[in-house]
Amino acid sequence: MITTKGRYALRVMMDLAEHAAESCVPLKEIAERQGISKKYLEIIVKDLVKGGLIKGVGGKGGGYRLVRKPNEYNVGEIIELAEGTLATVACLAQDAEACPRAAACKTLPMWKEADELMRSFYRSKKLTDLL
Amino acid sequence: MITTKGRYALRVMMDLAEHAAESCVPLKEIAERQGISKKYLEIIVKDLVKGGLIKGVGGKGGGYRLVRKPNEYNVGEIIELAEGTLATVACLAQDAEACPRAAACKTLPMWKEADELMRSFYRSKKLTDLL
DNA sequence: TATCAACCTACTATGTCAATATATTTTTGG
DNA sequence: CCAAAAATATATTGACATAGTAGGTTGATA
Repeated sequence: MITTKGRYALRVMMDLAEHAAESCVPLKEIAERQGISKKYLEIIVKDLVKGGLIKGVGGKGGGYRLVRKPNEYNVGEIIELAEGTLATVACLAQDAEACPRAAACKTLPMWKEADELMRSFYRSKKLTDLL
Repeated sequence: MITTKGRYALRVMMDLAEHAAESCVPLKEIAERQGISKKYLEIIVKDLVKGGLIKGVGGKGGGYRLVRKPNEYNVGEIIELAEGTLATVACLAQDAEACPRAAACKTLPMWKEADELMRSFYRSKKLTDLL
């Protein structure tokens, strides 16, 4: 299930996209507009910066801004970054240790299929499709 | 993410399907074959009984058995029952309280779309497809 | 009726989620 | 230059979920 981290990350990105005209949007404004704790958003936004999706500018008049054009983001990369993974089962997560049952596992192909289905679904959705 | 509950439930159902010839399969055998703690399986199997997918027969020579033919089960109903829900986001779970943002939520249609995609995917998979 | 197996209740460690609190660094407008 | 503003970093917390374990009771059947 997609948690608040992924959902809030998406809302932050949408907010930034809607205010892409301004060069910088301070987190305080986003938090107020979206009705989400600024402190909690700091954690989420940090991941977005680290993942290279947005840039943070400190100081007076600073804030965050997108590094690409709004229509050049897809939903998949945003929630995958915020959630860490969007794998259907633990053994398909990026950092998963190899499952000893993998070779004989009758269900693994189905999980892979489901994963591919979801991944391509979210990748096909552009950020601007949501605005 | 689908947890051990859902995954183990599926393996129990597959095991029962493979041994559908026997009238009853004791949980002890399933636990040994699948390499899963019998005690933990009891919890999972209880839900499957309560949900009407299998039947438990007590006493000597007892065990569990399917109530339908193996090819009449789909994967979706099994993991949905074991997991409680397979909703993509909390607000789309069966027992979710109404979200006040629902009317204005820009992302809700996408989550609903994703939910429908997953649900129909898992419903289209029959238990016997996995054997 | 003795046995086997389902069924029931309670408990526990570990981890994740969803934040909050406080302190520090960095940047830039005046 | 300096001070306000904003990002960034670290630590902690309560609540809940996950993944089991332990032990006892009921009930069917060979």
